[in-house]
Amino acid sequence: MAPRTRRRTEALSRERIVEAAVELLDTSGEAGLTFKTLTERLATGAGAIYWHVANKGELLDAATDGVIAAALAVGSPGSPREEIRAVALGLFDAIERHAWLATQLALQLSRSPWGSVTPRIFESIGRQVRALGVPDGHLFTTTSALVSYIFGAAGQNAANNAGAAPGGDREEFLDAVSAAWEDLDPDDYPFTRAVAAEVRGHDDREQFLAGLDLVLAGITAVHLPRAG
Amino acid sequence: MAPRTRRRTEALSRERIVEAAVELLDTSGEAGLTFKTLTERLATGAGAIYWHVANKGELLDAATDGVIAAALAVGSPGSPREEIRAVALGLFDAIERHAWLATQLALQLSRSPWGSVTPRIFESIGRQVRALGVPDGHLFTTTSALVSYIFGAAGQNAANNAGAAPGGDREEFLDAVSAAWEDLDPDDYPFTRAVAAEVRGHDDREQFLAGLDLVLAGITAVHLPRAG
DNA sequence: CTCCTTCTGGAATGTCATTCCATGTTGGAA
DNA sequence: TTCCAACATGGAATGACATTCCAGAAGGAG
Repeated sequence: MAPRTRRRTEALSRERIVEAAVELLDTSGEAGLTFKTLTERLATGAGAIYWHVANKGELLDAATDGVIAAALAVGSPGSPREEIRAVALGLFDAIERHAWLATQLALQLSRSPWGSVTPRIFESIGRQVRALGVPDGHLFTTTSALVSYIFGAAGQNAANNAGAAPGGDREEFLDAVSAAWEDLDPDDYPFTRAVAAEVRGHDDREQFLAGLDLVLAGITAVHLPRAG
Repeated sequence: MAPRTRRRTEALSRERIVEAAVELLDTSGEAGLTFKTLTERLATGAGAIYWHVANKGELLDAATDGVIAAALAVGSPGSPREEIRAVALGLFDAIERHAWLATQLALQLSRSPWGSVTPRIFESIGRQVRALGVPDGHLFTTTSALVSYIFGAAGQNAANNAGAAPGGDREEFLDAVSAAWEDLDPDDYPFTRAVAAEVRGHDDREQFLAGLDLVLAGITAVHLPRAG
């Protein structure tokens, strides 16, 4: 039901604010979101925004939560293993699409871990872990391990994107990292130097999934010795 | 050799600045470190600090790097598996001792992943992965997976500490989390609700190691089918 | 029309990081 | 010993922010 008298601009609302915040974050990075840019974008004043949102932190949380919720809303019918991969990839891709997510997720995890984001992901993964057949007493620990891996890997990945995006393409970036590793002190970093070549041309997505499979293999080996 | 003419106070130096920064961070948290508190602590002016340190980010990086380096400097003689556990626990404990580390590590990883911290950890873990017998083509991927898990878990853990420290003791905090989970919507969060009880009284350290063993079991299963 | 709640815009405030600059300090060259 | 240039220092000025305050529209109920 539209108001009888038209407003100059569309009415402000929490949704519109969060939406604008996400757009600013996507286009200009974390530094691009300030109350100044936000008021300009929304053609309003700071006070108006504060009427709908408590503070910047809450705004960031809401943006993060919204994007994550959308990423997890991928209903895929399949085996538990496939669903876990789907959830993990959903997160992975979301971070790739919204570079700021990595930092934000990390911050949110290391500040208020039991906010709305963690339970969401925990639930998605946990259901599948149970479906996998992991016994009751180990559900919490097993799911936590899986979620830890996913966050750790996703976070590390976001870093790659951040580094690659600015300058040239991905190839260049990986070459630079590889070269930097090869230049490390041979006495202090023999291993890192040795694997420097493997960095070049690796696919983040594949590597992420390979690691996930590793953890899943561990779960199978430890908790499901007979089934597969 | 002391200078002939005594200074009013001990000479400023990058080390002394970083040291003071770590102390401020440890005692007053991330918000406690400002150039104001730092200049007061060191009885100097902002300009003097900027002579030794480019900016606050570099200061944070140096603080993080220093603490991590110390944490990794635990030479333990043992099997690769034991050494990996030692390294992981070293990080885990460092984060427990310095609550700000979690956020800082997360930020550093998601911003400049190939700074000095990552290679350090990567190297420590990687050597042991190789010693474990993982074949050459898989060293990079396998080590990355392990490191991802460690970071993810350590980060999540730091959150727990942050939550527990302020108010009452750990028991209370876990009870609160457990209760919050039990209050979630039964339709949206059946799994999380179901494992809420497992949260109460669990030991972070044990859980961290259990997850690590899970990943190690996966590595063994996938890459070392015959050996143990 | 009028009162009250809900919202709005923008000015004012306070906290930071960072920059600038006038001034010490030092160690070596002359 | 004297003097200079590079090295260091402290603190005042600046500018970017988040956040708070407040004067007042807008819109509906009576």
